[in-house]
Parts: sequence; structure tokens; C-alpha cells
Amino acid sequence: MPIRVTVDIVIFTIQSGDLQVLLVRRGIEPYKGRWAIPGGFVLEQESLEQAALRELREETGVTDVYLEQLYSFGDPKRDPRGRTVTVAWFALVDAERALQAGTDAAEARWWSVQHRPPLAFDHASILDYALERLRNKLEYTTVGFQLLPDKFTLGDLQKVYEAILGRALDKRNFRRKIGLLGILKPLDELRSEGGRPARLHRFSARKFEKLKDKGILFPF
Amino acid sequence: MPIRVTVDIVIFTIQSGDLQVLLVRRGIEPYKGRWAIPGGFVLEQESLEQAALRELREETGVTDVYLEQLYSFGDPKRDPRGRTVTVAWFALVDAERALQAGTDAAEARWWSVQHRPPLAFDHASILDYALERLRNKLEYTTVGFQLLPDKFTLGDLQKVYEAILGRALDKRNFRRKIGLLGILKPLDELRSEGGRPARLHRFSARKFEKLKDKGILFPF
DNA sequence: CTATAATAGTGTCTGAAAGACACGAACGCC
DNA sequence: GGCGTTCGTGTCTTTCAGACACTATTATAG
Repeated sequence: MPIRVTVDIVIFTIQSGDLQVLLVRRGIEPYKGRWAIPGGFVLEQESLEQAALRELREETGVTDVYLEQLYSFGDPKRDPRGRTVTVAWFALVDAERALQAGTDAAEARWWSVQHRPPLAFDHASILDYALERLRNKLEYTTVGFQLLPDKFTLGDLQKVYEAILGRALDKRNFRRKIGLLGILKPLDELRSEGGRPARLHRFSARKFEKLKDKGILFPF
Repeated sequence: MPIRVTVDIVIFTIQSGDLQVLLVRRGIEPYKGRWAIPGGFVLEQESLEQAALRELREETGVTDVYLEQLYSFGDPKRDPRGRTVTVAWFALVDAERALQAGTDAAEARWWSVQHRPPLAFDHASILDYALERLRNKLEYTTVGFQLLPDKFTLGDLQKVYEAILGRALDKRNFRRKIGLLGILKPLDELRSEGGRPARLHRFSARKFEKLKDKGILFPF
């Protein structure tokens, strides 16, 4: 049963309030010239997660990001060259690191998930599935914070949620819910952007762990 | 990269208020004599889901059940014979069909998830993961109904929830929530079991679809 | 220097859902 | 006919979610 195993990684980021995904242009057949989700073969001596991390590093230069296994796709005809099973993952990188990712040697660039090009193989299904998972996870986990740099304003955070959910949120209700979680540490630092300066905050992993220990999950 | 791909299926049922899992005893090395989650190799021309359904049928004779992909496990050392990646699934069968499953040729039997034996390979991790997923899904989907036969009483349904969640639920609150969903059709049929007879109900897939169309999920 | 445009930050009310809680009803069995 | 067993039902209180509008602080343009 010579089945080849690959990993594909759907990498999301947020750029100026728009949810984007990193795609690479294929240089070889099949689907030459088509855009595809970055990925590659699993090596003999590495775990699936190690393979995903390696591909992520190789294709984007990015490391130390949120990474989560998504689903495995194994339709016998999904690759015309022969039987492959792919273990799909999704990754979240913040806007600062995202810049470095898009500028690598290989032809890779960020695409708005709204206006993405046609994709190779069954990658459209994989991307759709990743989007669905991201939206769901947003509501009961802290994945939203993974898309922001270390310090951010509450407005930044709200824009992340709005970009992923694709709808506007009420500012006061949003801030109340965030506040109730008690996992943000306000900093003595402001940032100015053409209006009243906004206070910067930092995600407090310490407080978050305490909540998890108590079995409290996220009420978004 | 000769990686072999398998599927393993964690099959749950409920027997007299106890959550049980189907295990098979291994007849060959490695782990000969140890209990394991049923599974097998993915064939050249079948999808992952078809492989899972085939194994389910071969090992338990059971068909037409709830089946959902769980996670893929691919640690390089998970099988001492060589590199394998397994795509794990979980399945739910109702008590009536479960009886037929346990009595097949191969040495297979139901084990309480509370008192399970040591398992082969990394199957303990897989089972734990399946349990976690099942508990989570119970709270916002209708998987609980999959563990019951066509007709059931509200008491039966509550026992399913209690067995999976591992704690007692308030009868009145439980029934109110079920009632609000409006997805059960009360039948003109009672069942007697040593007390006041209980009304039988049937899961109404029609009403359920209407709710899904409206984007209403399950508030458990 | 004053006016204006832009973004930040803040509290109340109302409706819905969740959890705690106790008793009468219908049957089988002795 | 009494007792044991399971079925079936309603209220109150608390918590959470959503709708809703104004003042505060800065930069910039006139």
C-alpha cells in the first residue's frame, strides 16, 4: 500500500482588518501555475506535527506560531499523480511576522480569503474547512489573540474578531466580555492613530491558565 | 517515503447506563494478547471514510452508524514494525445494534470506559481523545441521539447524557431544554419498567433540519 | 488658537437561558 | 390496598447577551 503522506498548512493572518491566507504558486505539473496551500511530504523520522512545523518554517520562515491539526483528506483521486493522504493543519501568525513570510524566495503571497484565486487539488475544500474551524474556535477559545502582536489595543482585538466573523460587533459588549475574562493586562503605554490614543494591552497567559484550571472556557 | 496508513475506529455504545467501547484482542505480535481499538489498513482505491466504514463492518457487522473523523496520529515510533500514520474515527452505535457487534468471530468485546484494560500502541491516547471529543460534542450537537434506538423514553435519553458526562443532571431542567429544541416527536406508545409507564419518543430529523437551516445549534 | 474630524472609552436596561428545588401520578408486586 | 418504583411537571433566582449614546482625548486644518 504505497500511500504517500503529506501535510498542508492553512496559514492565516490579519492585515488591516482583512483575514488573509498564505498561498504559493505551483512551479510544476500538475496544476502548474495554480495557487495552492503550502505543504509537503512527511519525512521518515518526523512526527506529523514536526512535519507541519518544518514546512511552515521552510515555506514562510515563520516559527513559534499557533498550530492545530485540522482534518485529514484522502480521496483516492485527489492527486492525479497517485494516492496521497494529506493531514491538514491551520496556523495563525500575527501581522508583524506575516510581513516577513510573504517576501520569501518561493512565489508566495497573502490573499484575502474573500478574493482568493482558484486553488489546486482539493485545496479549496481544505481552506473552507479551516475557515469554518477558525470561526468556531474564535467563540470559545483564545485563538483570536494569536493573530495579534505582543502589545495591542482593544480596538485591534475587536477588528480581528470582526474580520474573522465577517460582521460588526458592538464595542461596549465586546469590551465587557473581554474584561470579564480578566486575561488582559493593561499596560502603561498608549498608541496614537489619528484620534484619542488607545491603551495597549498584553495577553496574560498566566491568568488564562488559572481559568483553564477551573474549567472555565471562553464565552464568546 | 513508505508510510503505511491505517484507520482506527473508537466505537462507543451505552449499555444500561454505562458508556462502553468496543475493543479487540490482538492475535499477533506486537502487543499479542493486548486489547486494541479496531482498525486496519487503508486500501489503494478507497477513501479514508470508506476504509473506516469497511473496517467497522468487518469487525463488528455494524452498518449505518454515526461516524466522524477524530484526529490523525503519526508519531514515528507509535508502531515498532515501522512507520504508520493512523486516521482515527469515532462511531456511535445504539444498544440494540451493539449486542450483535460484540458477538462476532474475532475476539471482540465491550468494555466500560471506566474499567478498560491496558491498550496496545498509542491507543490509550486515541481513546482519551475520542472521549473528550464525545463529551464536547454532546453539548452542542445531537450525537446523544445516535446512541439510542429509534424509540426511546426521556429517561433513556437523560441516562445517555449522564453516562457520557459522568454526572447527574436535573430531570426538570433536562426535559425543559430538550423540549425547547422541539426535535422530539412524542408517540402514542408507552413502555413500562417497574413503575409508572414512560412515553416513547422519536427523534425528528425533519424538525432538526429546520433548526439547522436557521443556524440554531444545540444549547446543552 | 479654535474648530473639527477621528478614534477611545464608558453604563443601563431588557429579554433569554441556566440552575436550584419538591411533589403528585401511574403502574407492578406483594 | 399498601408500598416501592419510575414518570412527569412549574417557579424563582441568577447570569449572560444584546441593544443602545454620549463624553474624552488627540491631530490637523483653517
